[in-house]
Amino acid sequence: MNFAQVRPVVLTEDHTHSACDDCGARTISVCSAIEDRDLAQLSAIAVHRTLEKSRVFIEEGEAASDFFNITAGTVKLFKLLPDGRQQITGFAGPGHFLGLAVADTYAFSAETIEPVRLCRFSRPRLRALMHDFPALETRLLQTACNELATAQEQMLLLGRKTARERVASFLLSRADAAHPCGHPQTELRLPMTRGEIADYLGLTIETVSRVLSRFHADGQITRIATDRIRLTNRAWLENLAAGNLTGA
Amino acid sequence: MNFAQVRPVVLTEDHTHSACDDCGARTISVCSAIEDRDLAQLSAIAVHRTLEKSRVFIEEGEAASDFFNITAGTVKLFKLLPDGRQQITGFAGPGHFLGLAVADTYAFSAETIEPVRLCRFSRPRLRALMHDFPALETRLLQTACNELATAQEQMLLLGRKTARERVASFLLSRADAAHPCGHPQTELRLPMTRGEIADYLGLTIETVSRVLSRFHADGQITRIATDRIRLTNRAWLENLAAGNLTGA
DNA sequence: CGGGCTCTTGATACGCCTCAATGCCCGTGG
DNA sequence: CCACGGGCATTGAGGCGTATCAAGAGCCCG
Repeated sequence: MNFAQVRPVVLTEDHTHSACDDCGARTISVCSAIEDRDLAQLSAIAVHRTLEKSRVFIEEGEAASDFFNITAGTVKLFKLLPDGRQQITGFAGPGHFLGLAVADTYAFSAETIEPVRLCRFSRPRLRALMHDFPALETRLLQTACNELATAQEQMLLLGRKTARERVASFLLSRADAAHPCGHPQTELRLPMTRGEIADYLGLTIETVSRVLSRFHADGQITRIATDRIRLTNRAWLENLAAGNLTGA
Repeated sequence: MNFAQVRPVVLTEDHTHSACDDCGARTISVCSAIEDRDLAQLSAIAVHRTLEKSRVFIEEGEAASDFFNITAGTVKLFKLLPDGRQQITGFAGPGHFLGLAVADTYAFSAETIEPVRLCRFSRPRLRALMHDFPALETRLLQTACNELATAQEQMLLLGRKTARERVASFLLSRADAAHPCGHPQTELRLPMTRGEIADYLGLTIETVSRVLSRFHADGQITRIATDRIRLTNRAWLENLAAGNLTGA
């Protein structure tokens, strides 16, 4: 079981990257709902920041004062039980929008798992902007629906899939996440630790490690490094992840 | 393992209940975003229907042509694996809005578990209505955010809670669902079978049954009937559900 | 070259699943 | 009114998959 390390949050202001124009996530994030000529208004209310690894910048239960948009790096979203059991509900990379809680408090915590750049919007200001640009609200609704579908898929994984099916599903989703619009990748990077993979899949570190070893021994994947994996038999993994290979 | 029974869908038109004015879900559903004076427009595009028990009216992967609003009864939302493993992602009662998929196909299936009344909106028509009434879109976004939070809570349950914690969480959520705005109920009804509870909690029928028997024997609950339960020790259940009673 | 980390691998334990039998409820028909 | 049958729920015995506990290996960095 992994206990969340909670370090003091020291956000470093970074006004050298304040323009939304050259934001890497510009076209893929919710900001794509804003026309180029109106971008200045979005830029005006956004505060860009840089966080180092292992920074908790959203804590479950705290007043939800801001929305965040990741522009570089990866964060984990998670919930904790009092005894330290952790469930990671998702990993958010560039373009991902955080803080979609309608309630007054955050429903989950968020922590960087590598250096991250993000931009922050205060709730009242973004709300005002939504009023001016209805397309922004439509885009947020789309985003929420997509996350809902992802969450349902994850419930199927957590509730009904075996350890091997979970790891296979995870590897494939990682491969697709790297190149969202391009061809499916055969090689992928894992910015998270085994413990984080385990907490995401509802397993233990040891089980994740064992399954990966088994996949490697069976020739379905190749371990380039502990955080680099090549999928040598993608079709087989897809079958396993979909629940078609009960025995194998 | 429970296999979904797929019966042919025979929707019965029911124009005797066509007015939104006296709809039981009027004030609690997304329709509350519409003013009374504009209700006629909503009523115009809604088609009211009655479905008997065990009707599949949304099938995962099919073209998402409609949205639904439950006005009476309960439905289960679920996903299936090829070999029949089922994960129920939620139960929807009066006021619940279905079909929030932004994609062209439904991400899950839906089946009535008791007689149900619902109203149906075609996607293009509701989209047009959203354009006329921005408050409707705002309301849908709120709904989606709430469901997202619920889904994350369920992921924590499926990934990290023990069987007893899952059942306790379920009983409490049922008690609250019955009276959303009122005082917490001590007595609750379970319209679903043990199999459906199991498929919702990521357990088996037998485990659900055993845990309920154990709770009863320990005096934490009273079984009035197989589908009626009284919570005799709510505080204890809440502690267990929250993960505070590791040993007990 | 040592310290601390994560990852891997092995031996064992345990919680939940599987398989199987029995009980309960209720509708149906003699 | 009671016998019968089917579905669902309960209960028991045993097995399996994953967790737990423990040790060692690889790696980074000082």
